[in-house]
Amino acid sequence: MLSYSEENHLKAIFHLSLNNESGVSTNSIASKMNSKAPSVTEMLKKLSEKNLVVYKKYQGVLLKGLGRKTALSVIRKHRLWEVFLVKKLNFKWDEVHDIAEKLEHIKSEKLINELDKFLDYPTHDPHGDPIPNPAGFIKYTAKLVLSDLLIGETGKFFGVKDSSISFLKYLDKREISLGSNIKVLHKEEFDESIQIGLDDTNLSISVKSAANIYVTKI
Amino acid sequence: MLSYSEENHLKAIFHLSLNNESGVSTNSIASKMNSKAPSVTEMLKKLSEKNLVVYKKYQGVLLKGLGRKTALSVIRKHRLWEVFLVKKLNFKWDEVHDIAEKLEHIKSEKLINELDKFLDYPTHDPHGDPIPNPAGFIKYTAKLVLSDLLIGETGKFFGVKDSSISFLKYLDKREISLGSNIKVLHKEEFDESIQIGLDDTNLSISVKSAANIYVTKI
DNA sequence: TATATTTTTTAGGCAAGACTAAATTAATTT
DNA sequence: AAATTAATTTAGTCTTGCCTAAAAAATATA
Repeated sequence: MLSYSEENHLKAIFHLSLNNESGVSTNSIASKMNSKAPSVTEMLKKLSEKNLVVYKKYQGVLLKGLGRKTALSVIRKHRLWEVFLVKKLNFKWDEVHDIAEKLEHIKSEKLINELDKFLDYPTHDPHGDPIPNPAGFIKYTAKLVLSDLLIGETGKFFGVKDSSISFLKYLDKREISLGSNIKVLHKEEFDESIQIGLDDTNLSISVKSAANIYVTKI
Repeated sequence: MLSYSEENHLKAIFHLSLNNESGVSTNSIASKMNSKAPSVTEMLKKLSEKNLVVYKKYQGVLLKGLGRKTALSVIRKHRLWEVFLVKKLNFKWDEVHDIAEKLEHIKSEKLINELDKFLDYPTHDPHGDPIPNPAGFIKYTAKLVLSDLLIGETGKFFGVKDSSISFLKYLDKREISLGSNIKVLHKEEFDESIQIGLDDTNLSISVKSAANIYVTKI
């Protein structure tokens, strides 16, 4: 049974290795985990002894077999809990992360699979990230953003690219929320701003914002 | 912010002090927590320094102010999560305890109050124990058991007195589950066994079992 | 009431997980 | 290629929470 800290390190390595084919550096892990390099080194030794990662001194680290599977299981739990918090308990996007960080470490196959069923097998979390299946398979789909839509098309809003607090608040203020159907009404040539229809209100947003909003075409 | 271990000790003291007006003994805490006396002594010193308990060497311990409030908050969370697991995620009674032991330590006012709302403000957990309100007030109601009912009366099953695994399994086998409406059909004079009607089946149970089943009269 | 037993506390140790400071290795610059 | 800088690891320390063994206090018993 792995500790919270071990699971968190595996998760951090997973996320960092998406942009980093070769090997994840000690410092990058430390910075992602708000800890210091020596703590990471020590943990890498331990994870390596447990056969969860490939680690050679001074050469970075990569997940292997069970390490990768564990990371994906933790990510699956994290994202399912986020869906639960937003869909069932009225949380906003910018409120769920810290709580999901705790919930993701509760170890029960049944718990997470029943939660999955209860939520009707969601494919993406509130930030638009894909939820790994029970076997640890994760489906990366090419994401369509609002600015990709043509005039007259409608998209269902299912996530954001840049999930900074400021952008989430931007969306909240405009009442653009997960599941909203957004219709592209017009694209301004001059400043590339986009007129959209949302329920019964119309508003104008910048291309920059539109490029941050993931949608599925309807 | 209290640690899991601190919270667990407060909870144990709370439960033990219900039968024990004077002061809760070190050994009884150790035995409830599956730990050893020296670990408890050490923790009592710490809790005492934090002003959560009244502790005098060799004289047992009692909760005070914030200590009691914290214990009740943890118990509230534990019981609400148990309701969630049983009502929403199809768990059986004998499966929820260990998971709730983890969930009860997640600290978020909003989380627990939204969960409470989501579950429609339950008053009792699946074992029939009362759920403290957000202020830490707990309502101990005199509990009615199945054997208290008269012939012809019907009760809604809301909990058990002895929540041993064996009794929970006994109930499961007979498909007597939370929320079942149980009608008392007949009481045998000879062995005091009770005939009950459950949905469309009738069966006979002993007084001992009937005295373990909490009901609300309908 | 003196002795034996039980309970509790003290003393000292251990593992996990974090840290700082110093040493070592790798990478970059001149 | 040597020197400087940056990254990483090692060494040693600290806290939390647990433990065993021994000492001390409280309780029970003869």
